[in-house]
Amino acid sequence: MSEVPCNQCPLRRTSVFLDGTVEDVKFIQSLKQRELRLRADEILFFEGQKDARLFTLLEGWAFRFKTLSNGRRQILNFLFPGDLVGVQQEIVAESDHGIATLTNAVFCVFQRNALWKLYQHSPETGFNITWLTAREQSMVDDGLLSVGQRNAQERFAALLIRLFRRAGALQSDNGAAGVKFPITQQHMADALGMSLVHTNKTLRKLEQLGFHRIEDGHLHLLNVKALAHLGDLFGDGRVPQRPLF
Amino acid sequence: MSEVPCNQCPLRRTSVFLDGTVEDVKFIQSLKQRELRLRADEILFFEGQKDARLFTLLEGWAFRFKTLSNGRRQILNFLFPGDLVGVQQEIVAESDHGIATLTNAVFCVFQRNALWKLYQHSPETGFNITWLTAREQSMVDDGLLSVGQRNAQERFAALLIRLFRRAGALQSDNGAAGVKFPITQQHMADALGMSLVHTNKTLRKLEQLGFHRIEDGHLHLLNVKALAHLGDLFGDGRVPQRPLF
DNA sequence: CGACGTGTTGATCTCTCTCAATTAGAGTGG
DNA sequence: CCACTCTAATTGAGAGAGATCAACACGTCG
Repeated sequence: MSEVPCNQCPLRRTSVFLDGTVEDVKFIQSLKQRELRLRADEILFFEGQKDARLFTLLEGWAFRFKTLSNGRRQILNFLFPGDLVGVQQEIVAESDHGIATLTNAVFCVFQRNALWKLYQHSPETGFNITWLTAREQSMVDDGLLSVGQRNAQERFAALLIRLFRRAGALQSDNGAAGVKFPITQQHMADALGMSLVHTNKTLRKLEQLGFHRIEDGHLHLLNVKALAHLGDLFGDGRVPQRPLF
Repeated sequence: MSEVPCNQCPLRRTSVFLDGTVEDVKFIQSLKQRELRLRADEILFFEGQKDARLFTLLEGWAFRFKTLSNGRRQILNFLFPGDLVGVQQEIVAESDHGIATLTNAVFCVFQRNALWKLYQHSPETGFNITWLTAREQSMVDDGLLSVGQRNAQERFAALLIRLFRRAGALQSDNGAAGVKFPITQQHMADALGMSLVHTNKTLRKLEQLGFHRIEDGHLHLLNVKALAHLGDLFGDGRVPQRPLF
């Protein structure tokens, strides 16, 4: 149960704080208040909660979500070790989304106003935080593209590949033997804006086509090329550059 | 055609850079390279473009979008005067979304690496940029909630209210006599992940119900309460606080 | 052993899409 | 001033992807 010193923080692996000096790390360490351990299916903070603060996810999987009053839930993005949690909350003082765990998880809890202190500490640190934020933004953008414009199969293709890549990046074998996959079909349904039943049927179909396999809590991609094609992850609809200035 | 000095920049009205000192503003001015004027329906930069830089939108409406190779387009968010454009691009060197105008628009073009220089200039500035970024994030989150979990009428209720509020905030009468609304049904369809035909029918229905009116390029909300209820914008599904620590 | 969570599958149902056609207004050229 | 064109809005009809409803299988756990 010993706490993780900041110089071993997974954040340092994901190219953020990567360039931090020893002194930087010491400073960050000084803002770290304690660790918070949650079990699977627990809530780190709710939507609308006012006292949420800044965290990093040290171990385990989690997700950001929003719900409607009729109970429907949208998963906004999945969170992996190294992800920063609660930047919005530190800024607006009230959260407009919640955070829940998928597995047992360890969060590093920063002291109040840590975000501001990090900015004050060095421009690099502030810039790195923005980097993480922009990355998160980009993933939500892609989620919106999926839910808005892709059909069921295409959504799964895009989701499976993204999750596989993110999870694989954290494993030493890079996912060669499959990646851990603690996500239920209900979670995928909530992330893709689909019903549970249709989620099941679509997933089944892709499995029959030999595109992937989910087994024993692990995800295997058996035909990445086909999945990438299905999810439109090559061309991406990008138009040739035409600089205007 | 004279250029706008930074101390009159609309960014200052939207509570960002609000607390900037005279010296801060001078510094920002020094990073401003020039202004770029586009007409309606032009592209500021494309998806995948590598040389995009940092802008602010000074005048007019615009939007962020992504497209699939089959041509389907998802509008990620609408942009209003004061919005920062291109933070992602400055960080990752390649854009994963495009920006297009809805009206004639004026962008303020910053010099290359402006973002980094802003961070270096002062922690406040960096923090303000993050504030804007978090706000943008929050809007995309909400868009994803809509497209994933709300039905057609609910999506429009949420969208119309959001656009009305944002546009109204920029008008002196706060939208009392309706707000300018340069958005076609196709744009709304692309923002909400719906077909053009169903967009038209749903909009028509809400108009018949007396909820709103779009006329002569202006949007009027005739029954904000009903719209807010329909869009679930009160309760928001927020669960009572339960601090875990 | 029964309760529960998760996955699976079949049978309807419906919301939304696609196809098709029409109207209205703005802009253009003769 | 009038055809011609183009874009945006509109409306009807049929089709379909995905939702909802209903069971059942299977493993875990108290």
